[in-house]
Amino acid sequence: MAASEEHSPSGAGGATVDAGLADPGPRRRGRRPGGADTRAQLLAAARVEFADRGYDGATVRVIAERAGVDPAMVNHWFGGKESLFTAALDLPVDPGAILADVVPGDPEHLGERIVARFLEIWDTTGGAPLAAVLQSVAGHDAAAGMLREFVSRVLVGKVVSTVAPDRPELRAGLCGSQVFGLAIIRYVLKVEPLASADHATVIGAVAPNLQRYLTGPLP
Amino acid sequence: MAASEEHSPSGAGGATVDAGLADPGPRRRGRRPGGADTRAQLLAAARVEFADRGYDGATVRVIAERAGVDPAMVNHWFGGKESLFTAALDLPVDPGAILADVVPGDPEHLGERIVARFLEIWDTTGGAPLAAVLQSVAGHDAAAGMLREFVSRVLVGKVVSTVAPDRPELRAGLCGSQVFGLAIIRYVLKVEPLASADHATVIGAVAPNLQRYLTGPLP
DNA sequence: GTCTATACAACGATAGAC
DNA sequence: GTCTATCGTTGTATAGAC
Repeated sequence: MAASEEHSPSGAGGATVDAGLADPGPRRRGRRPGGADTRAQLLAAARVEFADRGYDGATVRVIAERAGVDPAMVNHWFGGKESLFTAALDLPVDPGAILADVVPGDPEHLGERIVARFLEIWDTTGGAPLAAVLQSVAGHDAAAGMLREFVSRVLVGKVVSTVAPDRPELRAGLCGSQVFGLAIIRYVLKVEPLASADHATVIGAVAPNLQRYLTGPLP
Repeated sequence: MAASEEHSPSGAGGATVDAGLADPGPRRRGRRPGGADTRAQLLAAARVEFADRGYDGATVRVIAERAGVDPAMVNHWFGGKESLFTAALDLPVDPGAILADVVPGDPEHLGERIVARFLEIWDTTGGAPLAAVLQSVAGHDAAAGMLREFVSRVLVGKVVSTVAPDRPELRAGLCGSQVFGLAIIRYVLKVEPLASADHATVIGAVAPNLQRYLTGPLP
């Protein structure tokens, strides 16, 4: 599958290159002369395209053209379109990969696995990346749109539709609200005692509610 | 119903208050000459003090002194220290007043009332104020601290401790996470179909989980 | 020499036109 | 139903860096 390839740390160091517009010069084969940061140019181009046309509207070919490189570079650097999308989101972690890793197993305990895994990740990275995500979401409208599409796409596609056939989109939004809210309260606002509670306590408290959103009854 | 009594003097019962801390400044009695926006100055002073010393550490007297007005102005303009605190948070609504209004009644349906009331408020104000709150929380550390204290104080004091004696602080944080997360997903990110779902659907989906946080079993 | 970034070509799938 | 265009993806050869 198009999961993590070797060269793609999804967090992706900032780079924050300006809009990568391609030099339409003659592209030779082989390695280009030094200096051309293909990865960053792809990221910049992807942010423009994804924000402009959405996930389905944007195409790998156009993104690559905008970056001035071959479409195959998307696969080489990111492993596929979806990973490029999550990388363009600049999230502290790649929730798509996490979920793909955590979904297999007993569907009736998926809530526990999700909460446990996110706690592991967040406890190591700390709240700073989360705060950065929040700020960009609240500030830029494009970032909000991309994150919205991410929730609708990755959550629905990877998790909810596999365990609950009815109203997967609604369940995905509800799950997102609980996970997102937990992240804010525990890591950004640091409300006690939830901020310092051990994993077992948080899992025991939150997982049943998440499980109800996943497989429980809905009105 | 709302916050509290309008102009109730804070130290009402005990007359003969301290004459010891007389401000040596030459403040005249009666209405000051125009131009001085007492309310705004109190708000600014309150933000500094609350952010600096927390809710308990900050005193009305020091806030008033910093604003250059009499402490009685806090009662006159805001109705008390707590209302000044929530006003200084600059939240789009006053959750303290909302909760105080919604808590009385059957504790087993408190979750429904909370969700219903917040939906009413947010649907009229829209997502812009919420995004502003998010941005300030993610950006400034002082804002995060104030909001944290608000969640710990108002939620615990007004809601959870009245319906659930055991571990009220933990329950308050959990409730806050769900309500906060719902606000972000529905009004800031606008994830469909949750963003457009009618109130009955949202209440039916979220209220049971909130109710479990309020009165249900916890690990 | 090795290693890796790159370009080119082609494949299976899918959606729409006819 | 067939044909075509386009999509995402993959295999492979090549060019430069080391």
